[in-house]
Amino acid sequence: MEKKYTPKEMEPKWQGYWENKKLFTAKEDPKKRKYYCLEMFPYPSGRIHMGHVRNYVIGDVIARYKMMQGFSVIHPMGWDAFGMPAENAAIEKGIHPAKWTYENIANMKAQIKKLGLSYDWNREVATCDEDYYKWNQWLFLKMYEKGIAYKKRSFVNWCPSCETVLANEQVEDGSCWRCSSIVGQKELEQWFFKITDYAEELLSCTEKLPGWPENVLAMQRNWIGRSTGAEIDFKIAGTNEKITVFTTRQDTLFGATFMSIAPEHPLVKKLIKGKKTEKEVMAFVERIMHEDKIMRTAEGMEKEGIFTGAYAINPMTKKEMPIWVANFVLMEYGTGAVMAVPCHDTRDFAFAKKYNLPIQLVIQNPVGTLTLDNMKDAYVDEGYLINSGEFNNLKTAEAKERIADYLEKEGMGKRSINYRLRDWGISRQRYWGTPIPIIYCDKCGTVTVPEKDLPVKLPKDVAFTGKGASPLLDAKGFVDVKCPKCNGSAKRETDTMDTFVDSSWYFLRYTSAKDDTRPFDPEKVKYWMPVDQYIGGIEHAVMHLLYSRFFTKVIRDLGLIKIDEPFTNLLTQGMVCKETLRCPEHGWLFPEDVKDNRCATCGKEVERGRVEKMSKSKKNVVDPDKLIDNYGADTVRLFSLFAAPPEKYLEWSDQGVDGAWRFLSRVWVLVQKNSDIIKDVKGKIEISELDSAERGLYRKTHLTIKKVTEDIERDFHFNTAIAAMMELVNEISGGSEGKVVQAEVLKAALETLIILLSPFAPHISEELWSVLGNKGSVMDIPWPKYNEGAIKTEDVLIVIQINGKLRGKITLSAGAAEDEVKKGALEDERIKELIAGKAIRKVIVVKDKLVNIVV
RNA sequence: GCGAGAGUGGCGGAACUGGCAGACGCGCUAGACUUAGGAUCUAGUGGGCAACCGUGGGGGUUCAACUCCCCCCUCUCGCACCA
Repeated sequence: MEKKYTPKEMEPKWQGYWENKKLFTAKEDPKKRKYYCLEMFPYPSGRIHMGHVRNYVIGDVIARYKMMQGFSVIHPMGWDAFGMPAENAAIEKGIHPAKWTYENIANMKAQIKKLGLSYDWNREVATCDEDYYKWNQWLFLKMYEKGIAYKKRSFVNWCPSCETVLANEQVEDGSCWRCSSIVGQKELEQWFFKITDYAEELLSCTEKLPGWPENVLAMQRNWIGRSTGAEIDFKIAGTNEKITVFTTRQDTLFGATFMSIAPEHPLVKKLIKGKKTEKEVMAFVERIMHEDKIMRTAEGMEKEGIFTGAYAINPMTKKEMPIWVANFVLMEYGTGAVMAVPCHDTRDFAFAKKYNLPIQLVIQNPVGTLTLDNMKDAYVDEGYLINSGEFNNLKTAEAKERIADYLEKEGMGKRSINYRLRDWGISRQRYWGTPIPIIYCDKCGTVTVPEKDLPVKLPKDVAFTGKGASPLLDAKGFVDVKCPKCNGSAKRETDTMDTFVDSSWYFLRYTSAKDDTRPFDPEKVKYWMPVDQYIGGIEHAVMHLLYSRFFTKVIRDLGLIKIDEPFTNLLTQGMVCKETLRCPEHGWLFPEDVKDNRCATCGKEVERGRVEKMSKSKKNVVDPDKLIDNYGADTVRLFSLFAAPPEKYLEWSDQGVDGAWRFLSRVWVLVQKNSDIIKDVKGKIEISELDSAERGLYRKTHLTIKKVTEDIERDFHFNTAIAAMMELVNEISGGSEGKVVQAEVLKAALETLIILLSPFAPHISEELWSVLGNKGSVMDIPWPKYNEGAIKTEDVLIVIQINGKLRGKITLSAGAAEDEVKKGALEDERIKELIAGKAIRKVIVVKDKLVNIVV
């Protein structure tokens, strides 16, 4: 009697086996090619969800596949452990963030381990460990020395609920990316990283990342937002002052009829000083500045402005241009001042119409039909210049160059490049993060903490009230400190670092996670980096990936590493989604609250909603832990990989999970049933001695090797790879019925199946490998290569088409000559009938594939 | 508006450089076994009685188009008063 398939027993057994044998310990082996497989490390929220499972299972198949191919693989895991939820837990439940975080890590680690993933846990890092964040501080000091870390007073995005600063990247549709509160503005003294120094390289290197998905590169380019144009100086009438504007359309300079400046622009106060308009303008400026910036810059917002009473001079036309303060002009972009060309800019056009400002046509369309009277909106496309003096008749592109030349020659302006990217504000008014290693001394000013004093440790004893600013402000033993320079009394910086700092270099730390003398060992980094395959969610397309690229370049410029880019290949896995269920009265429902398509509470008919991203609030989540308990890790893994290719959305289906279970059970039974026959078979296979059934199965075996290997290589299309293995199983179980197949052929088929399956469903594969009498791990077996000779067939099926439509099939020997194929097709009975009485115009033969008869 | 991606059976998805559309799985139908269980096994399953018709719609290139070109529609994601 065969043993039953009981994943619950065998999975922990094999996990223990792998651990004891240290199968996944990464070693720097100079004789082997290395492979760095990395999944984005999780925030330790307490429990894993299906998104994590999908992410890690994809990574695990890749890592195991590469191991079997003989690569020296590093496959680490860790914890992005600083962050707000820990602090919120402290406020709400009175649990210390450290306790909460480390307990969550322990829980999640246990959950992750049940999946049977091939991690080298010796390299585990938690960013909240002192020996990790020490190196955040060390890197900060290096960046401070280089002028990359600096402090400035600025308006920052402020989340009133989190009571902290947010980077632009962390504001989504005007709301906090974590808590969704409306983000406001606040002027604060803040620490920044000069990521803008790297804007050009971050942008140009996107061309050198062919292993990244196009949409992620597009999002990064979009975010960096390079635009080329010119800075132009405008004299202010009756003063020695000037206003500098940035424009991408210097070709329209002759059409600039007024000036729009941001309410925050420092010149505003000077311009209106002593003028009649002063009070009125200041009232307007005050009002706009108090308006929410998000509202102010929202689409369709009414354009508003007020005349300052001052004029600038157009350097080309010498005409006076009234200077207006306008709500839509942003101080953060360009110079905070815009030369308004109403005729050729949509916003300026609307503004000019509203306030009755002059409009001047300077770009004519290629067909020459534009007149001021027939224009209902600005003409923003290219054309040729008119009303532009010596530049008339030049086309837009050339005019831009010629006018830029002219401005530079006359000293009125210069070519300029502007970026949308802003410097990265890293100060957070929070406790649970890396303390910024800076001390403020009354005598010496801003002083860095000496390297020997690192890490600046987070004090344990602080009160979490949830009110006011950072808890660190009240931690006396932390704040009060001696100045490292003069030994006088001084105060520590109480801001902590944005947690994106932690995750910007963790992939380097993994290479030498235990090194306590430096952030990483350059020799180890040299061996392992860059990451060959990075896998994670699309939600990190801009922030995390951009910051990591930035850090890599900074660390390179510090002379510590040699690479330019951290991640050679990036796979952004799709979200895990599920159907939603909704009762008209009781809202979202769990599947178990539905009986016969009706709400279990009120009996109303349930609406089957859209398939949406799994979320607790919509009650369409599935718990990985329960699934593993029911089906085992291998079934969960297999379904996650089979339901969709990794980059696409995965729609969760409970029946689909059953299907995965059924497949594994069939494999189990198949091997058990045949184990006695093939266990001790040692013979070699001679293709020429096989009968047709054996030949067929042997061929299918090798076709499966080919297909599975190619599907993995072709962007990790695991779904089709699994389909191929299912075909092989169908062939073995169906094909062998009634026909006795030589034991050697059957053995080759089953062993190949187990080896190919092992990266996908490793536990059952190990178990079955041993059932067949093999010693050791199936992971030690080299990934099989297919045999060209086994795949070749003597006979091929040739498709016969008439006028491109399928009309018949014939079997011929492979490699048949064109004439032979033609003859065979034309002699086919059905074909004869169909072409009877018609003239054959042409016959096309594709070797070993098809014949197309054109009549 | 700009950028990226997608649209194929009842469903998830296959079809790699143009060459048998619908692999594989789910679901469904019929049957078998059974201590009548949401288990397992076998067969069938795009539409149409049929000739034939079928990959969002319309044109084109080609002996041949899901695949290449042009136009349009729909959906998803990202960005958006960026000068």
